[in-house]
Amino acid sequence: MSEKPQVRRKRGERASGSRGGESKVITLKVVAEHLGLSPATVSLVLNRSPAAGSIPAETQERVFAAASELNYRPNYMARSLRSRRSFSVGVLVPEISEPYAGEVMSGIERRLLETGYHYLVASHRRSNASVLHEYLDLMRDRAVEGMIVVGGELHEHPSMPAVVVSGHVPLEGVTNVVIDHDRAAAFMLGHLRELGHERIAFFKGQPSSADTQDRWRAIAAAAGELGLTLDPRLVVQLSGEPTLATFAPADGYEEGYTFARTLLDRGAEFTALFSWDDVAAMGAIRAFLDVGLRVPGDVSVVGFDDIQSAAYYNPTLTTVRQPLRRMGELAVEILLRKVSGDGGDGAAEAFVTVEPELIVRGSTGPAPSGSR
Amino acid sequence: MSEKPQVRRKRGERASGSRGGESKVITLKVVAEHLGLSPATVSLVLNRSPAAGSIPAETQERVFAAASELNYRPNYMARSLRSRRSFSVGVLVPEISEPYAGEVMSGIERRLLETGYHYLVASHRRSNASVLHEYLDLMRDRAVEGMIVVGGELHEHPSMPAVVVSGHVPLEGVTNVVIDHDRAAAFMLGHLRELGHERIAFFKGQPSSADTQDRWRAIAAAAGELGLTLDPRLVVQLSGEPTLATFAPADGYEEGYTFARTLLDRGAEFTALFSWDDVAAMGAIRAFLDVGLRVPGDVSVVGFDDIQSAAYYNPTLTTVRQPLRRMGELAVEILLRKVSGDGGDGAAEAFVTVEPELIVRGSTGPAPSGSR
DNA sequence: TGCGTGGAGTAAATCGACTTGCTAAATCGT
DNA sequence: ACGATTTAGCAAGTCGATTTACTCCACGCA
Repeated sequence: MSEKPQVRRKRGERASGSRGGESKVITLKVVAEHLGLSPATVSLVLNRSPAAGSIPAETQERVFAAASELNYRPNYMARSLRSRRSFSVGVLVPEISEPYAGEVMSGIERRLLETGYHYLVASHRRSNASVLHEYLDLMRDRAVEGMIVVGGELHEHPSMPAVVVSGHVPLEGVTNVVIDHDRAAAFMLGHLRELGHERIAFFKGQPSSADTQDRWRAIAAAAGELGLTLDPRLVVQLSGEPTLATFAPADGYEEGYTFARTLLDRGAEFTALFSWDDVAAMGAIRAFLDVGLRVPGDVSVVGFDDIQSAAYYNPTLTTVRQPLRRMGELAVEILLRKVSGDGGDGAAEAFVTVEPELIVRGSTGPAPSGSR
Repeated sequence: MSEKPQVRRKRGERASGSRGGESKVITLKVVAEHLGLSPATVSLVLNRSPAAGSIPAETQERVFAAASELNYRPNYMARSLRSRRSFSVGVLVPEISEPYAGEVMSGIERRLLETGYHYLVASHRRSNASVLHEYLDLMRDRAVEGMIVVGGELHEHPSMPAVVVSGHVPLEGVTNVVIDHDRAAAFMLGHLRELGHERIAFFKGQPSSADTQDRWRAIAAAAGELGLTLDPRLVVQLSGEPTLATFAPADGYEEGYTFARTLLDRGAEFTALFSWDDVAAMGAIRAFLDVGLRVPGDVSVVGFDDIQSAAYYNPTLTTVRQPLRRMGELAVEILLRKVSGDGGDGAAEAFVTVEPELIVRGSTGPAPSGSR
């Protein structure tokens, strides 16, 4: 934390905008001349550099006073060019408008800004690995000090520190923040099992989503444990591609809707759906309701994530909560430790696991006794 | 557009990561030495500077080939320091995790990235004007070339080009992208009126939301036009502040929920609610359902924005569509014209208006004949 | 007297790319 | 054949801050 940008703005007065005087740009040199000191001295003092130890307190105060009075603001580019620090990181999310990404970014933002960092964002739209790495290059060209990749997978050692949220590939220098999928699957299948559900349908994640494989493995394992069989006819894989010829970005709700219809069309019976995420779950519920099924009367639906709207949907959505904001914060904390070379406390681990939570709400109920 | 960063990355090969050779950093000078030319010449050529006119095509090709071969990537800081261009803009949204912000940013991102720009984001959380201007300063310190402020209001002339989405204060150099609230209000009240609703409740926006005043004015006008009276007991103003002692950011769903209860508690009859936005509408519907009211059987509810989930909610949400993505794109287009000094086509206007659209779905129906 | 030591700063070299104003050689015009 | 262009390219200064390696002076003290 000793590394945040040094000269903080002082409140109350702003730039040259407030008063009319269209003064010149205030550079270090201007401040120095104003004080009759050299730029070097002023820089040393303002940065509280250890080398400023020999400068008397009185002089230091004069420097601070002048900087404040002239409203000196260090030139970001110059400072960064010299010191090779940009105080910014890059964030790659699947799609900025998705609730999932929004909540993770909310956590990221909070932690970053309070540390004096800023961030650049781009949506990778679940593209293939090469596009993802292209974005990485773009960000590196922008001199970011590190990357947070959300919901995508790195396949090549990145040229800077990186944290992957929901990533599963161990790469040197990369930490993955992951949820404990075994517990998540056990929670949810246990819950459905208790309610008497035997025939459970599944939405598998997009092939390019980093969580997909691990979650599916965990589901299969938990199902085995519980003596449930997975019927391939009851498993559909979301594509992540726009399903309609719209120019809108891939719409998770619509995908849920469409694939729920697919599921129904296949004709295999099921009494519950374990969706890939809350968004697809809502789309699916909409589809079930549209064909006259009751939720949870005829079909129970469970989501994943617990996005904000899950508690307000109708029916309220039973789901596995991922601490998304926390995961964002965690990603930042780990990344900044990597960046500052402070190896301690998770900064070097390949995986950091967070715990899911079972949130039982209104979209799950006892399995219907009749057939479906 | 002639101003986008010049040397584009070439695909197929990436940095030094692919092959083992941990080569030095490739600077202009290195490329120049490699070619036996001076850095000046290489710079001229790579930037397609007009001054490079005298350099023979053959040499130019050698330069490009070498840059590509060595995978030269210009140092962003150095370039920006010298040319005083950062190719980045700042974006200030109410809260990055809200669907409204997400959709606007999605439009912003698309347009910006395709132009070679990047952006920094921060959430102003509907704070007061001084906090907002503080964020502006922060971004300016980061050398952004312009600002897009979403759902907040500038009260002081910013020190750089700016576009305000849903802003209503005319300021020199600032363009506001606004929706035609008169049409929006007329659409929606007309729709409710046709369905026989006379007693309509309203959620007013947060006092700090830029749209609040204008929308309310339009609603009052449209109501007058239609011979509807606005009962103050049926108007509640959202606060934008966290309503519970949680550490979570302000939650619009919860606000809608809470204030719907407030409305019910007041005891004044109403058959329809015109919500401030879709999120609050969903919260309100949840509240109505929780106390046993049917939507739209007992109460019709209309939202505003048409966020993605509106079509998948249950009931599907009748709403006034704001072209949020388009507004984001528009904001970028205007801002970049301002930045490039090209005054044409809206870049200098104080207001640019977009049209709302009435989306009738399942949450509105005929007013009940009995009383409520 | 002469040497060392600490105090108070400073000069100047970066960081890497851009850009203005040249120069040296080749070619042209008459 | 000789000045006038054109061609091809370079040197060096900038952008603004950081940082290392000094300098200069006063004082202590042996």
